[in-house]
Amino acid sequence: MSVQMVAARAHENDVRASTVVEAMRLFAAHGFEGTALQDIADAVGVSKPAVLHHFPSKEHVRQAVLDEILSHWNEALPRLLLAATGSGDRFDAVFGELYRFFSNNPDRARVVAREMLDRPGELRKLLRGSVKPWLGAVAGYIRAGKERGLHYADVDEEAYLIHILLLVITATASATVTSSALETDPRSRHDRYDRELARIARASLFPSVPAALNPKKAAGDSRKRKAPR
Amino acid sequence: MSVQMVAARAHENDVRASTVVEAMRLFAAHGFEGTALQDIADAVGVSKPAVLHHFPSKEHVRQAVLDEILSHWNEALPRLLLAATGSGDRFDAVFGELYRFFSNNPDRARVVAREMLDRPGELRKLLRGSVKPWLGAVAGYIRAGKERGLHYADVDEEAYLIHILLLVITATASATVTSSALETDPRSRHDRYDRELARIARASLFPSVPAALNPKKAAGDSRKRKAPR
DNA sequence: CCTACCGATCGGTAGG
DNA sequence: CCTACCGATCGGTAGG
Repeated sequence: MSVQMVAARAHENDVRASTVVEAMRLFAAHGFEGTALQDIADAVGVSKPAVLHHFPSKEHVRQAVLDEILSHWNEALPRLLLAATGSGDRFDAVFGELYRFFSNNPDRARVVAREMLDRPGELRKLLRGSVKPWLGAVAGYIRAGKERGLHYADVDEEAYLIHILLLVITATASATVTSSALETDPRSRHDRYDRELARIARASLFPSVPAALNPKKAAGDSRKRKAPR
Repeated sequence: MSVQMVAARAHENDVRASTVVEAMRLFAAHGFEGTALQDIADAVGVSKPAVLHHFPSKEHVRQAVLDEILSHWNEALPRLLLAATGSGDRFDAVFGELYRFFSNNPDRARVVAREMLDRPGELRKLLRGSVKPWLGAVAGYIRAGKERGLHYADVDEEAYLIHILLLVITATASATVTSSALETDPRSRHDRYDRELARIARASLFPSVPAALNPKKAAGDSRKRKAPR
């Protein structure tokens, strides 16, 4: 392979990779319909036909963006399942992995949220193949925890996980709206909503929040509760 | 006013009103960018210039759709606040009103969800003026309930309500995705996810779910819990 | 990978 | 002169 060929291959991969990066950013911000191929080409710094040289059509660019997200999800999957089996704060570990997956790159959440609205059927297939295994496994752990009396007996594991997943996606996708809608201090807003998000997920699963998982509050008197029966 | 004038006025209102109806449906399904003025005109059954006679621009159609949603929200507001002050199952009453507002017309949820993604800044202003008052009032009731020991002491009222609002919007907006993603029986799916949604909202607010609110399960032994301390 | 284009369709507006 | 529209077409841009 000549030096020129290697350089060309490297350049080709650069254009391809940065097209996916820029397209994800643009699709997240303006949607698929709201993004022109020219916008992507401009962001990458090449011509529109150059983009269409790497991807047969705009639809292929979309698929590459979704594949990129899916690939990172499958990469995070082992960590997610490992977190579920590990001892200790398993809930915080799993929720943390899930939350970080989207909050580390909110564009992922925005693209997925848009796909939910634009093409529910296509996203359904994608979820069946990629989210269902994770969901089934984690649901199994919740079911086991239920039998040990750790969780509410009336939790619908799959529905619970779907709702929490949706909540994490929506919260990270719309962080700018939710936070600045009411908050004036930019520093406090993020922690506030993140903490409440985790609290909702935890408190709707565990009848009693272990004090160890909630170091911010005093253990005993902070939570008043009626005795059962 | 002549018969002809009355007829013309009525027709004018018909076109205007049904334009808003059809535009909301199309914007919900395909987004603002994904909907052509011609699509709206076709759905109404008039020409494209006819639509532009009633609305100076496509942007005005969008604003009319948002105004329609906002108007129904303001119409539902008294019921929402009344539900919060009433005796008995106040939580179920408020949550029910909120849930019905979107589930009765899922296109409202989809349009709002799209606005969150497309124009977070504009939606922020809209929320400030229209959701904040409701939010402040209901947050006040939660604060009062906290002092009476009804709720978790570490609930962030505003953040909790925003997340629940987002969850209701997302769940109703993506009902087709969430339900059919895992479920095969089309009858069971809706109730399942709706029930779990309400359960999450309730259980993350009330340390102990009153048996009266959960008739599906036996009262005493269905929920095993550690004694606090 | 570029310039130079295509059939079509975009939002919006002309004269009648 | 008004209204509520029409058929045709405007300048630009879409994907290809």
